[in-house]
Amino acid sequence: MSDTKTALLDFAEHAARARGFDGFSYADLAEAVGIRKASIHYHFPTKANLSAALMDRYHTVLEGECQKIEDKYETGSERLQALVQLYRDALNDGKTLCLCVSLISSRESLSEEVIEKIRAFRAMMVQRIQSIFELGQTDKTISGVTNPASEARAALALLEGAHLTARAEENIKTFDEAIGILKSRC
Amino acid sequence: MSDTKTALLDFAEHAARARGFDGFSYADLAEAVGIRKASIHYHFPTKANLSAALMDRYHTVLEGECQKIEDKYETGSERLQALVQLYRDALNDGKTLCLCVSLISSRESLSEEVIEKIRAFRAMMVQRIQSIFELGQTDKTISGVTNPASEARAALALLEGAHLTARAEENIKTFDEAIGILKSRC
DNA sequence: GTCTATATCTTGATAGAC
DNA sequence: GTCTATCAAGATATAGAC
Repeated sequence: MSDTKTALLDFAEHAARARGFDGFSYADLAEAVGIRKASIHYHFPTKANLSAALMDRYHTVLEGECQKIEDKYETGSERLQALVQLYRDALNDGKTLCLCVSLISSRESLSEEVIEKIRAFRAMMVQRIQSIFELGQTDKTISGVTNPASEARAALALLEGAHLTARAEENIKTFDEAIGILKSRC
Repeated sequence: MSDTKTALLDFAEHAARARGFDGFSYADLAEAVGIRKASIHYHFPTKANLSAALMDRYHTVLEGECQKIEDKYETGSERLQALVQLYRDALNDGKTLCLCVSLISSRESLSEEVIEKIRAFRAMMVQRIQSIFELGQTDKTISGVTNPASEARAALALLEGAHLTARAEENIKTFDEAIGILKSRC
């Protein structure tokens, strides 16, 4: 992939996560990357196309990060804490949301293709988190686990909701406060 | 307040919750309410002004709903379940988010005044939820409460995150799944 | 691959008549 | 209070030269 295309994706992801899908334009992208806005259409013919590429890359990167966590840590507790840290880092001190959270709010502006990619991303994350809770239940490093599947869905909702909280206040401390209930079980 | 103004607020709230703050325009409002878009400026000179009015009304209405719950139910458990139901109803089968969730994602498009109103709304809700957990701890109808303040922040994050989940899938069942972890303690 | 130039549409907002 | 008419700015997207 060309440098320009990567730069476009990098800035578009940041902009989408900071301002929402309807909150950035090709003009913003052009200025940030240093080319004319017409040139962007060479790389991404439409904005729907761009958003699909964003979700594809986000899915791949996050799945890779989850894999890294599994490779690095042995216990359920350690993996859960690493996952929380992953989301915490993604916040950028309360300035950016998770891409899929940011896109969902603009749901009606999105193509059906992108909505499907958001669904797929969330399903992947729930599956990964569920396996962490299953491990934590088996190795007894996470307390009070009765239903790993519903724990996983609740954990993802909590992480995303805590993102919103921190974004509202633009203060990462509120993320930690909301997530404390999860960490206290590790 | 005039009928027209109420109709404008009604549709604007629905639109903001369904499509985000950047996802609806004065033209949409005009068509929905049946007046010309220039006429809207008589009621709300600017969109920032309109969004402030939306948050004011939302704050008042939700605070009233919380009060109704306190008046109607005696135990912490009942009040918590009623609150969950309140958020569940607000979802409209996965078609609309909580207003403040929807606005936060478009944070950079908002006036500082509205951001402050969002903060105030959230603080009010956290306070209300905290008092529910305090009661549930005292009357022993909610299990496992150790820190009502952090429980409250986690619960609000979970409710908002569960909203996003259901919105992503446009399926209220995913709300119930994510929130199950909370209801199981009642 | 990137450019200039342009098309077409939509945006929030204002002026002034009624 | 609502209207018509208009504005300037911004949006996505395309055509065609280099």
